[in-house]
Amino acid sequence: MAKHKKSHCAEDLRARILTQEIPPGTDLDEARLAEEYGISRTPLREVLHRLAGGGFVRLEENRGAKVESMDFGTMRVFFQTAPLIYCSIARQAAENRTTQQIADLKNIQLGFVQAAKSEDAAQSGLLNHDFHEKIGDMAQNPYLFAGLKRMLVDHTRLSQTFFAPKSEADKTRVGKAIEQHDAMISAIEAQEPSLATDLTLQHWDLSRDQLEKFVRPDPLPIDVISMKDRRNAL
Amino acid sequence: MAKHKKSHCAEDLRARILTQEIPPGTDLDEARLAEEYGISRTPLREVLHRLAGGGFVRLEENRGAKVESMDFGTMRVFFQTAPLIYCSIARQAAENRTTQQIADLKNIQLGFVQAAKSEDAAQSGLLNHDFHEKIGDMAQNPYLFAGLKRMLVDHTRLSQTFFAPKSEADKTRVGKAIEQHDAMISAIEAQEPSLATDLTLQHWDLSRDQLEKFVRPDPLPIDVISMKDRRNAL
DNA sequence: TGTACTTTTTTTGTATACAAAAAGTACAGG
DNA sequence: CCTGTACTTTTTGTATACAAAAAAAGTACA
Repeated sequence: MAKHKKSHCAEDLRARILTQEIPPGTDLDEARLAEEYGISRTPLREVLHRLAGGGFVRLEENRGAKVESMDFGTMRVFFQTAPLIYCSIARQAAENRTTQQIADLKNIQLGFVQAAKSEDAAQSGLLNHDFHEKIGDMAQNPYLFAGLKRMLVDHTRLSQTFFAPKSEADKTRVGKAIEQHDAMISAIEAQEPSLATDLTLQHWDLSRDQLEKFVRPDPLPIDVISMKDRRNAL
Repeated sequence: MAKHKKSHCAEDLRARILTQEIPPGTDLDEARLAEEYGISRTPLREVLHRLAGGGFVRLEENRGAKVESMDFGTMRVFFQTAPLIYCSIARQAAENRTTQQIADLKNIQLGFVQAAKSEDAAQSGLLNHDFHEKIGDMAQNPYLFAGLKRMLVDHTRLSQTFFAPKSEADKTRVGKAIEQHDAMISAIEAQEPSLATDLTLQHWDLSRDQLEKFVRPDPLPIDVISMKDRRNAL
């Protein structure tokens, strides 16, 4: 029972960080969290150490744990490195996947589609995360997997807006992401590495465009007065 | 003081694992280690969690920490992935290094040369590790850095034989590794990414040849009797 | 001798109390 | 009103005691 509470605590904190319910940079108070999850500080601290190992939080001597922040420097590196890691992983996933893993992946995709359709942004993000982590698992490459997991921490947090569609165009994009996932599953199941990497690259392009649009949105109209005049004219 | 003992414990365990003084698969007894390092089990467990995060040990529920083992599957993946990670890191290190980091790197190399010359295998291995980890630090890429660190855990353990030269040819190889390090420092300092990757690839080739020779050594003579006859004939 | 079961011992996991460090606050002096 | 300093409060780090689980040892029986 106590074991249960501890792993629940770990999973819940992970989810809250990935969905940005706990935003980057937040100080985590041990006593408060321990009480919140009904465990004592000792196991809670171990959870924090585990989360630190996964790149979710940063531990600082005598001043506790902070949720890992995302500065512009890491953003740049993120866009630089993502294609390399995602594609390398996809290739090896196609080569090394087991049938059990394919079944797991399809299952995750099922949940993902459902969450996306009901526009549950948090759940969509988390299941999208699980989807890509599962592909990482398939690759059976602990070195790239370590990098992928770090990458997903940032990617999932960045793409929280992606799964909260506002326009029809947004919904189309989510639909496209779902289709791409399906295609990736097929390629990996059929053990076609080059197809898997191609599809992964396309999937990345979609995500990247969306992220860039968020980081650098359409500029506000410069000539405000003329805009106002035009509106009055209507 | 207590803080000191804890970080010493972490560093010492790390070193003992990397030098294979504690071999892969070893069970780590909390009570024994805690006493050995003069700290209580609580901080020792946190050290173990940190080591687990770095891929040094594996924690299993209710049965403590084991030193991470290296099976043939991961060996294969290691040889597959090393060029990609090392080269990507080297390129970005050449692009992003600071002068302070160059100074640190030269310092590490100084110690490395000294350890290698005095044929201190353990120290050579550890400083070689630090050398490559420092280059990883320079790359300022947390995603690749995570993978690199995992890779180095295995690489350092595998190459323990490398720095314990037995023949003259072995010593030549260590000398070559030293020269390659120097060349890599120059390339990174001069911010020449493509040169840095080239040199890194050469350095990897040297290491790989040595590792393969260890994994698949020269076969024993098949015709033992004729060998014996020949020796008697002398 | 081997095997299933019970008891004992060892080892890991958790809670709590206390020590140490950081953060916050009040106040004196310029 | 600002600034530095002593004091208080809060938060983190460590040791220890106890609970729970696993491993080991012993025991009965086929």
